[in-house]
Amino acid sequence: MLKTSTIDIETTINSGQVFLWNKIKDHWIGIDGQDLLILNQSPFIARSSSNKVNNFFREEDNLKQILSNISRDKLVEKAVRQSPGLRLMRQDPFQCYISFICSSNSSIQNIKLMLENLCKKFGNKQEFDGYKLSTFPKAEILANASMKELIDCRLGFRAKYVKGAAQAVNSGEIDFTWLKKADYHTSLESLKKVLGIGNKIADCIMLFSLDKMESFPIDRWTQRILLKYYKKIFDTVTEKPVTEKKYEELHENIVKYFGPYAGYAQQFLFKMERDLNKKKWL
DNA sequence: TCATCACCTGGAGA
DNA sequence: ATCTCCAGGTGAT
Repeated sequence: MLKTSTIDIETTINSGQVFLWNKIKDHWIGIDGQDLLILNQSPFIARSSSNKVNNFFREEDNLKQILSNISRDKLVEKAVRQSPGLRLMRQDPFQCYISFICSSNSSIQNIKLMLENLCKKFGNKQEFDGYKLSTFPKAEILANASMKELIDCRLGFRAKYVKGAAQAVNSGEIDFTWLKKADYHTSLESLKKVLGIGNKIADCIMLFSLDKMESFPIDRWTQRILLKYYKKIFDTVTEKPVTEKKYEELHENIVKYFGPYAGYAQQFLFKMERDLNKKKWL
């Protein structure tokens, strides 16, 4: 048995990685692809409706080594001290992919709403532990959904991206098993061919579902963090939007500085800065 | 390669 | 009430 008790479920869920989770009394229930998951903090219990908890919290990572590695940076060290139980989750790739396409120019609350609508309309109803929830829709279903149905889910301009992205998966053009094995840059280029996916969204998908731990999503918050605390180290960052070219050279320097587990560093820093600004989570 | 701009929608603040 | 602005970006020009 792993030392899972060091995982802080609430902190982890409320760190912007996942959207389809709800707290009911003292435990959390969430949707991960075709599975429903129930998590309880103490005693620590993680159960899946499919009876396989797919190392959802990346239990096989050598956390001690990773944390000590990224904590060479003093601010990361502080962020880790602040949320020692924060973990990266390994999500269902298709759900993660659609989720972050929906995240474009939207808020966490709104993203959650869109995804819940998709589940209700296109998912399969499932009962687990007395809870009735719809799973996340399969690629084939979304690929064949009508634009009206997608618009009705309040996706807005993202509706066409979601449909196209689902079609890419359904046709085999995007193959998550293959992307998991591919290296960071191959995977990145492949994902960016899908309309609606740029560097930031690709990084989120790769970090949260494709085991690319050097992914370091740079969004408004991360940019703010780099500008506020790392102006000296990453001197190309300004308050202006990060262009594609800048994003890529910035990423290279970030990996040089934070190391191959830069994604972990990003997650702790992101959590710290959002909490500091009292931003709402789920 | 870079700078602008539009984009669905819902919620917060003026 | 009504308006404006913004929210974990991206694509088209």
